Amino acid sequence: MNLKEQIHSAVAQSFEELGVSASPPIVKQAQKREFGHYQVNGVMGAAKSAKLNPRELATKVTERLNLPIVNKLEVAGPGFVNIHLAPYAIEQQLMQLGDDVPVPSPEPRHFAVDYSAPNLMKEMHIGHLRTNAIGDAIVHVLEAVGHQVTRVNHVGDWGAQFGSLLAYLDQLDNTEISTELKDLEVFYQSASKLFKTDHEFAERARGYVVRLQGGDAQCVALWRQFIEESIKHCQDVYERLNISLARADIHAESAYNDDLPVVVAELEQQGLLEESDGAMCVFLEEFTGKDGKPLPAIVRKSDGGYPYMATDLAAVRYRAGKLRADTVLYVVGAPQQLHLKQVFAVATAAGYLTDQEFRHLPFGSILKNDGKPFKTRDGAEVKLIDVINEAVTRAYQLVREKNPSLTEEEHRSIAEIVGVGAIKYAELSKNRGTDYIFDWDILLSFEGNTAPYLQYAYTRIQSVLKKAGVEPTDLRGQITLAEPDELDLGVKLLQFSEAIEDALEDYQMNVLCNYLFELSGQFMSFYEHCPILKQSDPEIQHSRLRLASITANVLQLGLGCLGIKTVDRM
RNA sequence: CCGCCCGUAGCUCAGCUGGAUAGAGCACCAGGCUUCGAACCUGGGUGUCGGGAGUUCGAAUCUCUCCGGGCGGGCCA
Repeated sequence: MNLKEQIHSAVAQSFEELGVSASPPIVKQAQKREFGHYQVNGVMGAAKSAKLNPRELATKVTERLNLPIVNKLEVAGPGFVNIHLAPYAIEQQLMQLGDDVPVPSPEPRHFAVDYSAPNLMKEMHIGHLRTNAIGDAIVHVLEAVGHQVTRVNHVGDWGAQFGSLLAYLDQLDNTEISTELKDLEVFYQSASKLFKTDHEFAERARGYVVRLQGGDAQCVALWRQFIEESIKHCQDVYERLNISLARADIHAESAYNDDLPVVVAELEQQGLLEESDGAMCVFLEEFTGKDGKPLPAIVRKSDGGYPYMATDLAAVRYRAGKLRADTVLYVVGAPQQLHLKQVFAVATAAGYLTDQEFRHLPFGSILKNDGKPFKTRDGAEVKLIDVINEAVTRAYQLVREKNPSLTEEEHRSIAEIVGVGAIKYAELSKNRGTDYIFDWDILLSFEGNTAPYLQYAYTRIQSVLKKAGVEPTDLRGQITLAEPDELDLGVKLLQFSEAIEDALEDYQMNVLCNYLFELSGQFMSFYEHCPILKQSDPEIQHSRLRLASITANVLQLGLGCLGIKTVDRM
C-alpha cells in the first residue's frame, strides 16, 4: 500500500466509526508545504450531508485516526485535515524497499494498445511522434504494473491510393526502385503528380487497384515489394526512437481483407444493414447529422469496395473475439473521434463487443507557431527522421561542449540518447488531449522541464556513487531523514507508485513526467544542500548515498516507462 | 446547420471526479563553481483562469449562454 492508500484507508475507517462513511474521504497530496504532506478534503462534504459542524467533525476524525505514520495532524481552514508524516515512518518504508521500486499491483488484465499505425504511402512526419511516444509509454507503464500487453501496429497498407504507386513502380527497373524508395514522400509525390497530369497513367493506376484487389499475382508481388521497403523504413525509425514495436506487432489493414465480406454478411444477418444510394450502411439513432437525419456508417461502398469503417470493424471483431483483449486502447488522433465512436457503436450493435472496454485515447494536432494547423498537402510537414537528426545533432554539439573529455564515440552515443529523449519527453509531458505548437526550440530544449534534466540528475547520482566506490548492494544500513530536503526527497520517492496510478487513471503520461520532474528537482535541491561525499559522519553519508541510489532506481524505471534511456555520463 | 474539442502569466504549458493566497518551465533581473558534474541551485513578479449568468459554505474545475479558434459530419484513410 502506498502512502495515500494507507491514509485513505485509515480516514475511511474513522468515517465509518463516526457514521459518515457515505461520503468519500478524498485524500490528496497537500498542495503546499505548510499544509503537510497529505490533506483530507472529504470532511467538509461529509459534515454537510450529515448536517454536522465541519471543524468539529474534522477534530473528531483526527482524534480517531489510527495512523502510526503520522507525526502531526491539524484541522485547518473550514475543515481540512492536514497530515504531516513522521520521518521515521518514511525511513522505515524506504528501507523496506531494498532495490525494488514501488509500483502498484492491480488485477492483471490483457490490454491491446493500437498505436503508431503509419500509412505506408507516406513517410512518417512530425505528427507521428505523438502516437508513437504516447502509445509506447502506455505500453511500458502497463507492463511495469503487471498487465499483459499486446502491441498492435495497424499499418495502412491497403486502399485505392496504392494504384498510382504500383503503376509508377511498375515502370521503374529494380535498381531504380530501391533508390527511389529511400524517400517515400518524394516517391509518393511523383506518383500522384503523374496521376493528376497524365491521363493514361491515371487509367493504368485505376487498373492496378482492380488487379491488386483481385489478387493478380504480379500486382501483389509489386505491392509486397513496396510494403516491405516501407516497413523497413518504419522499423528504422522505431529503432532510432527507441519505440518497442517489432515487425511481429504489425497487424496491417490488409490482414483483414478476407474478413470484410464476412463482417458485412454478419451485419446483414443481424438486420443492421440498409442500402442507401447503392452503399451498404448501418444507421444508428445516436448518430445524427443536421436536421436530425441519421448518419450512415458505410461498410461497403456502392462500387463494392470496403471503406475503413469495414476494416476497423473487422479489427474490433478480431481484437475482442480472437485476441480476447479485456481492454483495447486506440492511441489515435482526435479528428477520428466520431469515426471511432461509430465503429464502437456498430461493433456493439453487432455483438462483437460485449463486456470488453474499447477506448479511444485521442491526442491533439500539431499547429504552427501562429496557432494555425499544419496543412497536410502543402509540403509543410516535417519529416520525423529529420526531427530526430536535428535533435541528435544539437545534443551532440552540447555534450561535446559541456564534456569535452569524453571520446567521440561516447559523444555520439550520448547525443543519440539525449536528443531522442528530449523530443519524446516534449510530447509526453503535455496533456495528450490538446493541440500543441510545433516549435524547434521547445521541442529540442535541453533545459528546465525536459528529459535531459532528468537524465542529468541520474548522471549526477551515478557520478557520486562511483566516486564513493559503492555498489547499490552495499547500501543496506540506516536511512535517516534529518534535513528538510532529505525528508522531502524520501516522501517523493515513495510517491512513485501514486504517480503511476494517477498516470494510468486516464492514460495521461504527462502525470508521470511531472512526477519525475519534481523528483529530479527535489533531488537537485537535496544534492545542493546535503553534501554526500564531503559528509564526515559515515552514517549520514551512508544514508544519503542510499537515498541517491533509490532516486537513481526510480528515475531509471520512470524514464524507462517513458521509453527514454539513461546514461551514466553526459 | 449539427456534433465534439479548446481558450489559464509575455511565450509553451500544468492544474479540471469543486476545496485553502491559481502553479511550473522558458524569457528577464540579482546572487552562487580552487568545494560530490553550473544541462544545476537560491532569491525576485507576472494573472479580468475568453465575457456574462447560475448552482453553494466554497468554482479555473459543474450547468447555461455569448464571443473567439480548431476538428468532424454517406461512398479518402
